[in-house]
Amino acid sequence: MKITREADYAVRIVYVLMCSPGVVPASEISEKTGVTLRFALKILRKLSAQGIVTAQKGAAGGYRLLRSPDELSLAQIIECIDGPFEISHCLNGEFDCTRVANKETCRFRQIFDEVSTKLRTELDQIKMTSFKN
Amino acid sequence: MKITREADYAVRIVYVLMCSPGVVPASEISEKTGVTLRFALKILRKLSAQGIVTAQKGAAGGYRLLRSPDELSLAQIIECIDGPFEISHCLNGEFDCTRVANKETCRFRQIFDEVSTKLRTELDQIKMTSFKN
DNA sequence: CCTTTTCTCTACAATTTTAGTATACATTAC
DNA sequence: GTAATGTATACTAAAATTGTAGAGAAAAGG
Repeated sequence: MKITREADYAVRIVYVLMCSPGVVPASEISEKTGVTLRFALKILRKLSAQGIVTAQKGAAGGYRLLRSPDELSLAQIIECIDGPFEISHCLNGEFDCTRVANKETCRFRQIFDEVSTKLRTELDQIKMTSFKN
Repeated sequence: MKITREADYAVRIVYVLMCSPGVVPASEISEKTGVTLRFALKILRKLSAQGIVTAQKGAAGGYRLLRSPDELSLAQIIECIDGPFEISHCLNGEFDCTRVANKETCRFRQIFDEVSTKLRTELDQIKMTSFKN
C-alpha cells in the first residue's frame, strides 16, 4: 500500500517549484531534491504532460508550476505518476476475472472500488499549500 | 497504491472460511478461490501466525477462522500480509533520510504519516461481514 | 547562423519486489 | 504405520520499479 518513489519525488519536486519564483531548471530541482537529474527530468515530463507544470526550452529555460498550490492536491500528483487509484489489481479494466460471472455484482470488486474512491477523495483534500510550514 | 495479490487472495480466503462451517482443508480453499494450493498454504501460514486463522494438522485437518467476521477488518488482513500501512518508503523506520536534519519535523513525513493512519482507519471500519451479500 | 543551454523522446539496464514452486519434514486420525 | 493433512525454508520466474544513456529539438544570445 505504497506510492512509488517516483510519485514521492514528484511531490517534492512540485514543492520546490512552489517555493521558487520564476522558471527553475531541472538541474536546480535535482540539487534541491536529491533526485538524479535524469530521473527528475523523466518525472517532470510526466508532470508536464498532465499540465501540472510547464516547460520552457533553451538557455535560461526550466519548469514552472501551472496550477495554483492551493488547488493542486496530492491525489493529482500521485495519480499523474502512478496512474489511477485502484487498490486491487482486479479493478483494472484490462483484468479479466474468471471467478465471477458479472464483474459489476462482485462484492470484492465493489468494496475495493469504494475504498479506492475514498482514498482518492482523502488525498484530493490535501493541497500543496499544506506543505508550507 | 495497491495491495499485493497475496493480500487480495487473503481476503478471499478468509471469506471462504467465513462462509464454510467447521475446518476447511487448504485444498478446498484453493479450489474455491482459484489460488494455487502452494500459494494458498503460504498465505494461510501468515494468517495463522497472526492469529487470524487456526490450523489443524493431520488427516481431516484444515483451517478455521479464529476471529469473529464482524470484528475482523480489511485492515487487519491486509496488514497481516503486506505489513504496516506506510504510503511512502520514507516512513519506514529503517529508512535513513539524508535530506533532513530531524525526521520528526519533516513536513512530508508528517503528512504521509497522517494519510497512512487515516487509510488504516478507513480500512479498519470495513469488517468481513460487509462481504456477505 | 552558430553555439550553448536547456528540455524531449525512446530505448535500455540494473535492482527490487512480487508471485509462485519445490523439497523435506512434522503432526494427527484412523 | 500409513495416509492425509499442515510447516518451514529455500529456491525460481516474472514483473515492476528505479534508474541511465544517447540522439535530437527548441530557444536565447551573440
